[in-house]
Amino acid sequence: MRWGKLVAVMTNLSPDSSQRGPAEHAIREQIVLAAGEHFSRYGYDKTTVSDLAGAIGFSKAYIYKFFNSKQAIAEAICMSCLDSIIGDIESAIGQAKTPTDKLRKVLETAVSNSVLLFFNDRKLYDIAAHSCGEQWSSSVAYMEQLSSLLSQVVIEGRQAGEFERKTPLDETVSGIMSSMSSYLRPLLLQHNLGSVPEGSNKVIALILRSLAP
Amino acid sequence: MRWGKLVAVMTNLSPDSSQRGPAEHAIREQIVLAAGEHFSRYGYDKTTVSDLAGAIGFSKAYIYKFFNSKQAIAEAICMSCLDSIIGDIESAIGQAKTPTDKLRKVLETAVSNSVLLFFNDRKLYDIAAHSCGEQWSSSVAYMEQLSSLLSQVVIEGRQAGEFERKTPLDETVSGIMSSMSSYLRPLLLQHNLGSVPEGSNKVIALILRSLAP
DNA sequence: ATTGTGACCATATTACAAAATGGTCACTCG
DNA sequence: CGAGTGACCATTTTGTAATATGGTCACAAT
Repeated sequence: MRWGKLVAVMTNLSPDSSQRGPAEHAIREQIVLAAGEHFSRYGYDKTTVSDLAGAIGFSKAYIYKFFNSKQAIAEAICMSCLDSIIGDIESAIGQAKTPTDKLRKVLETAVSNSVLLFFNDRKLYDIAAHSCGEQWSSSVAYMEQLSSLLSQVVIEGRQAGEFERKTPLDETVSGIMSSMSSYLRPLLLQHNLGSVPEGSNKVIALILRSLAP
Repeated sequence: MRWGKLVAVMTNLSPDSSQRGPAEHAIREQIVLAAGEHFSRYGYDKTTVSDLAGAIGFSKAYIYKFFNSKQAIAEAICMSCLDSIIGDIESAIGQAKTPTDKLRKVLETAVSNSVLLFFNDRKLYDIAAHSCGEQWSSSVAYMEQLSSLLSQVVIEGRQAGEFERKTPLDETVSGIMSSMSSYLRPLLLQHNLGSVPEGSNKVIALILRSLAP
């Protein structure tokens, strides 16, 4: 996870209930930047708001001019993490040729990216998992974006005659999401790491069979 | 969960590493019976081995003539819980007519039974979830039994011409297990209760589509 | 030999006071 | 008026000493 591009994501957020003060502001970016480093290194719990304030040379109270809560900061971090995964998935879609291949890539990329995050930035993964468990807007948005991407691919596949057309689109997509949930949702993936990629590939294969015309 | 039939299950266990002394013994049954009540009422952690000993009128040390550990007792309870679910599933298979129906019933019954256990015997559910997380033999056995039942149904469906025959049987079955895992494994189901039965039914429908000849 | 136990140990759990933390607000400074 | 903060409060978290628990074993009773 590179923290450079994180800031760019932040400033694009629609004003959330978790956000305060001016939407784009150098200080806001600094906060997120510092939080990214601290959360990643010491974890969410061991990082205090005062730490973050100190890191950017202001007092704790000033942080609260920009964020409603400590969790709101984590949510911003989390969203940027998940957005970065979405970015990867989009580029994977771009590279694949057939809809079948695209679908496979979407799911494989989502899973492998999450697993990667787990292993090489465990502390941030924990935040993502927590976010998923508490249904933060960040993880809800992630699932929606994923659904949306899947939807596009399925439509494309149907038009190309590669996928069956009887099942309602929504049902197809949400079926795919549900069947993959134990590999897609950070909170569940945690308990499933042992079965990646064998298990996840089997589910992907099953999904593709279910899409056969 | 009825604790009466639990004892019968216990005495049928193959001598496990978690079991000590005579395999069938009135005392062993009493221990399991008392443990069932205590664990269900107070939970695993709040029940001490001394409590169980006291409940049947013996000293703590005597318990360890029959079980290797406190966890071994929980495992026995857990296994009987899960066995009871397997029983329900088997009877559901008996009632359904077509393989398609049987498959649907197997999965629906497994899910609904777990959800029921969660809601009306939460403390025992927690033990099952823990068992799943720690890969106790009890929950491993449950998954294997479930796989085996699924396998039979799939074979039957293939012979009846209702299911496709190209995919290797093992892959079909393990694909089904993996895709349903977030609804089948107690540990994961916990975080998925909100999407039952909508989500689980969608996965089941997807699985059936994947089996179409 | 079988049934059963008290005493014992290392580890885990509890209880609770002290310290730290998330969060707010009146206030200062320029 | 906007940028920025110290002091403050309620709630958590932490440190730690006392207690309880899981588990063993030598031994007693029948």
